[in-house]
Amino acid sequence: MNNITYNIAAVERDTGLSKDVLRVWERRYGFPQPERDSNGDRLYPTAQVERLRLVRRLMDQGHRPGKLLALSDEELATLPSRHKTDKPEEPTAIAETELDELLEPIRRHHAADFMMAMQQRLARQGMLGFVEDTIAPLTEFVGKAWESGAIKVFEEHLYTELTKRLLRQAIATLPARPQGRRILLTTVPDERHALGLLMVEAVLTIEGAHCIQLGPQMPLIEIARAAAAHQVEVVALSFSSAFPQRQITGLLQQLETLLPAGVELWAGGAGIANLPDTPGIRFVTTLASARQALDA
Amino acid sequence: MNNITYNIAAVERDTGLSKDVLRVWERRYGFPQPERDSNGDRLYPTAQVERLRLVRRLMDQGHRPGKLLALSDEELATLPSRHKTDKPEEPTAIAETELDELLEPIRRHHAADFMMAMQQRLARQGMLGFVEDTIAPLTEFVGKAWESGAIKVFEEHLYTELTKRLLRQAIATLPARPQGRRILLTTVPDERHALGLLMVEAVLTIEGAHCIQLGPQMPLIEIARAAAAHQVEVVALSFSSAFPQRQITGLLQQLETLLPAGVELWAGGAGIANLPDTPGIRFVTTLASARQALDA
DNA sequence: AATTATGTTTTGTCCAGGACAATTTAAGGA
DNA sequence: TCCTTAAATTGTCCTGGACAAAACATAATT
Repeated sequence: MNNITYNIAAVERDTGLSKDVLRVWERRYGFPQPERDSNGDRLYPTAQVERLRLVRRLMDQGHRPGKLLALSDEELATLPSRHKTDKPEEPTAIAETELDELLEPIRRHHAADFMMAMQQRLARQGMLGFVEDTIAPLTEFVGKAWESGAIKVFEEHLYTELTKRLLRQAIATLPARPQGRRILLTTVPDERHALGLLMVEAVLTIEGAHCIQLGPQMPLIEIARAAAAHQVEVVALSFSSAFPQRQITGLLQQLETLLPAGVELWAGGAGIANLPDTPGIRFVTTLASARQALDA
Repeated sequence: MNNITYNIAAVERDTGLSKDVLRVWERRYGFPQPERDSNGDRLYPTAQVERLRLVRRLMDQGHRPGKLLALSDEELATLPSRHKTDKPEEPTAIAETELDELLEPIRRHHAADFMMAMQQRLARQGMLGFVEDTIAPLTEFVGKAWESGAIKVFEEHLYTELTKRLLRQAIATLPARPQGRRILLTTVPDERHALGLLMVEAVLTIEGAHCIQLGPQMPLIEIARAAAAHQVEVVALSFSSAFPQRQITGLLQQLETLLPAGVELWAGGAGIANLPDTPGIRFVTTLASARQALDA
């Protein structure tokens, strides 16, 4: 069960590291060092794939492959998380221990318990409070837990799936406001995370906006077409912290030129935390500021 | 607006043809024939990308690239669909004109009208009939319309988003069956389409199963871990028609070896239409057969 | 005629090793 | 300390070759 080997395509699929990267790392750093089959094709043992996964996670935290691949397994395991953004841990409305408790049912793989606890909080806090003070910090917490390996991939998937469900359910109870400000919600092609979109949709819908949710991964040209077809006043994009920051500004500028005149462009999510101001684009760093932006 | 060029990574993303394939076609067949930038990197004009998309669609219908790429644009456009599966176009419970009518609000970009019409059908047909006789054929119809260019990308996104919402809403009304057969639902990493999963979830939940929906894009090893953690009896994967068929069998066999003993593996969706039988794996070609599989 | 066996062509994927631009780090100077 | 400049790092793309699996065509057998 454990001496399975992966071909290079399977490793690419499971680690997210491209074939080119896998080959060039082998050439440069000597790792991974797969076996070969009779045809000379690479065969990666499970252990090496696991290590690649770990390396990948550490790189998302700001480490660099050249250093990581020179370390031993033990050193890798005890490596401190290294976030360059030295923002001073803004005070959250909810304690870490409480977040951890909320996540407990997920770790026990008990969906129903999780849903129940969350629904209670929703009833107690009201939708706005629930989204801003529970779901937002909890999602961030899950992200950190994933980076540090405290939570498994499939557990994170379960959390995302259940939370989406909660949000969709909650949004469905809100009255339709066809005459509210029309806002298009989506993400760019390489941004898969849709949870942020749903949070924004919830908050803005509460505030009386009319949201058109297109889900994630829209080609830029299609975003522009959709904006025209739906006659929206605002296009709002979400970027997760996993999205490569350096691409964001360029993408937004390109989209800005494609959009019909008069359409505002908003960008939000953890990925835009510290980007330089750009003319014509509004950075919406928190859910609260999204509400403010709506008034302007 | 039309003289945009794509680099090879963008073309891979937009057409689903790998970089290797794009390069080897150029070498062998002389198409595509992209321009080059100052660095010698390929730059594909929009027209060539469009043609690649068309070729891709025709290949999904059973044509072969060597023939297709030798044809002129006109010949390509008038090529008959060539399905090797000589199944006689199974009679659908719903006429194409009716499907087309249902899609009309989407083309007018009017979400509310679409939702209303669909909710009426749901009430009339009951959930099972709705899923099997409306959503399933309609989704297939949208897929075809998208392939033939009759519907725009953002319209397809809107359809998907709204239909997901309908299904989630409908599933939420079903009673929980914690003691039913436990079934894990997900897709492999390169398979983004989650609509099929929701359809299966609806049908199986109606039949009394306890579904654990993990959403799309799970690494194989994580699927196996999730199956163990959630103690499921069945792992069900969905493959859309866009997924490269040749990879599917290998993927399933690999997953089969990873799964805990005694866990069944089901595969469904349009992508598995005509695959050879594989020991240990159950191909579920229709929603109705999924219900049957549940009894076995 | 239908089926099976065998040879041929087509096609996707992988390989090696080189190159370059974009980014990050290090070094130097004001 | 801050800014500028040089060096190192790293991901992506390139060419052209190779091979196995699949699809197809052809011949042989039942």
